[in-house]
Amino acid sequence: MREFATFEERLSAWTTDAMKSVFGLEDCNVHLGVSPTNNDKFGDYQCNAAMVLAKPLRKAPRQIAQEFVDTAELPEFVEKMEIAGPGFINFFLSNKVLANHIEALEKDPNLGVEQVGKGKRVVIDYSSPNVAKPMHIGHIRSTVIGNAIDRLYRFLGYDVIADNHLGDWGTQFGLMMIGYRAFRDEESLKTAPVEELERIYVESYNKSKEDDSWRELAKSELVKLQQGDEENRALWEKFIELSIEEFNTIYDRLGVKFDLYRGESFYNDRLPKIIDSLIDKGLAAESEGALIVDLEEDGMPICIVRKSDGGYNYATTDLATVESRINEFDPERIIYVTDERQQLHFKQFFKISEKLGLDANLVHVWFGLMRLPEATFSTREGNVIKLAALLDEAESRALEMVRSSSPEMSEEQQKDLAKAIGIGAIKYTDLSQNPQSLVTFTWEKALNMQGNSAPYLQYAYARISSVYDKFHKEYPEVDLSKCSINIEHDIERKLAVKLSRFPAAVCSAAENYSPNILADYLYDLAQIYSSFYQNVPFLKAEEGVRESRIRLCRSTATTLKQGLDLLGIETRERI
RNA sequence: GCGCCCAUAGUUCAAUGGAUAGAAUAGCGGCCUCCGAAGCCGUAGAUACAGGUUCGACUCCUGUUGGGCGCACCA
Repeated sequence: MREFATFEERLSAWTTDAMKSVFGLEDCNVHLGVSPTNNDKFGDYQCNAAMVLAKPLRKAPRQIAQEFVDTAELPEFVEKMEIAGPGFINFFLSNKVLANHIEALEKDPNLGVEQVGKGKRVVIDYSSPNVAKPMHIGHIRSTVIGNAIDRLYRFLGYDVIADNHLGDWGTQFGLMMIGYRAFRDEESLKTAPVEELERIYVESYNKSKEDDSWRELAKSELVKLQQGDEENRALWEKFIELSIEEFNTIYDRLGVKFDLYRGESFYNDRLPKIIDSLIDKGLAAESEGALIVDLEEDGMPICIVRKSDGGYNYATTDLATVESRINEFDPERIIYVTDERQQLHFKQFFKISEKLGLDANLVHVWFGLMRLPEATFSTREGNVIKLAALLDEAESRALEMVRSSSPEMSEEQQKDLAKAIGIGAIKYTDLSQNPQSLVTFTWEKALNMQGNSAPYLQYAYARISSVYDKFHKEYPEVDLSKCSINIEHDIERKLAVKLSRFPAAVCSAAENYSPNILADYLYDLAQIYSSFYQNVPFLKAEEGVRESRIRLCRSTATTLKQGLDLLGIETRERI
């Protein structure tokens, strides 16, 4: 049992107990907790229980609220409660309590949230590009959203295993092999290896459509590979090595790290066993030469687990992967981050896993497709935008901005800053909206650096850092931790309330697999801070007020930095 | 045909069934003699349509329209 990290949790626990005891509700399942208010005239937290209980108690909501307020004894951290509107009970925290809370947050910004996942392990499967194909803008969502979830769960104390489930096995390798031998260009292979591999594949694929013998050759080379032929095996390994090397340069730029790069091939040996157990349990049946699992009674179409040519497919590999992960890691949860097109596939193989008795909590986090304004992009259409090109463009646009606004910086500093800003802008664009919405890619949107964007947050952070430095230069002898925080001004209180809700925002973002909840929170926080910054003096305030406000600044800076870090967005002290 | 997802200011996005639907951008009007104007302050502008459930609906249910995606050997 952990300490309650947030006022919301503490207060909810209290209202739930108090409601039950005041009205004698022993086994009542309705929600009696509180939620944050969205307007400070209604206090800091509101409870809707009086309205919810009106029917079962056969009393008017306001009467219930009145009885509750008259009877229940307030916990010490709440200043007062009030009845409002149809029967809301509003709770007000005192400025003193808020100030103490901010002080506590400064000492321990996690405030207990790292206890949430203590002792629990979770596997997160994300990014997962295909070998021998350059990453394009369609890969950015899985990578960036998956990585944010990864960071959030680590922050909550989970033991996270980030696994990049590469597409490194499949029928395309037959075409790749013979294409490589026939069409490769050594020069391009050195300068842009993966792009060249893709070109080889496309050329080989096109040839196979017109040339039957070519297709036959591909098939036989594939069989040789699968049977462990040394030469083909070496070539295949080379494709993987070249691909991973190139993926890693992108991951480095994005600040993404994996614990494992286990491609589909890793699970190859386990496929026959999975089929055996499906058959043993009577789950699989022959149909039109293929082996299928009938899911009709579960309201789903059939699922092929072995093709009529005897080969295995995606579903088989995924089942073997689950089994392997359970045996090796015993995770509390396995999270898959992919696009929405795979929803049916995941539902099917989750169901089959369950039927097989594979005991794991499987979660499919899906996100909306990325499209181009004209149409869906595809390799064959040739309208893909390479991920590397997107990152280059972001950094160069950011560099332009940095050069004009910070000409005094060294070239090296400018480039470092442009990287933080450019990459941050791209990530933030994806992370600040609901993952499930369908996204139409535009350069303008992806590289947004104004308004609700990463640079806005980074700018707020840099301004605070600068204020903080100035304070230390002017008052080197002051020990801030000995100065108290006093909340008097409205905007100070607003800022303090927002700061106190950071742990709740983090927990909510993680629980809902929605980094945009955290992004929203941070943007709100930065807006409140900017308003604070513009409207009240701090360096120029009188002694006492000055130190208190500087501490609020520092707390804001810590929170912004921590929050942005959880989204994988870098901060700099100078912009 | 069956199934999944989506529809909110001109545009791009928010809103665990809660109180007056929030931002950004574009528009209009202000603010650098003052802690960093990548900023701040003000102004105007929206829940596709029709029913229903509820004390209360952008949110849940039904239907309609308009988009995206998936449904037997690609992953």
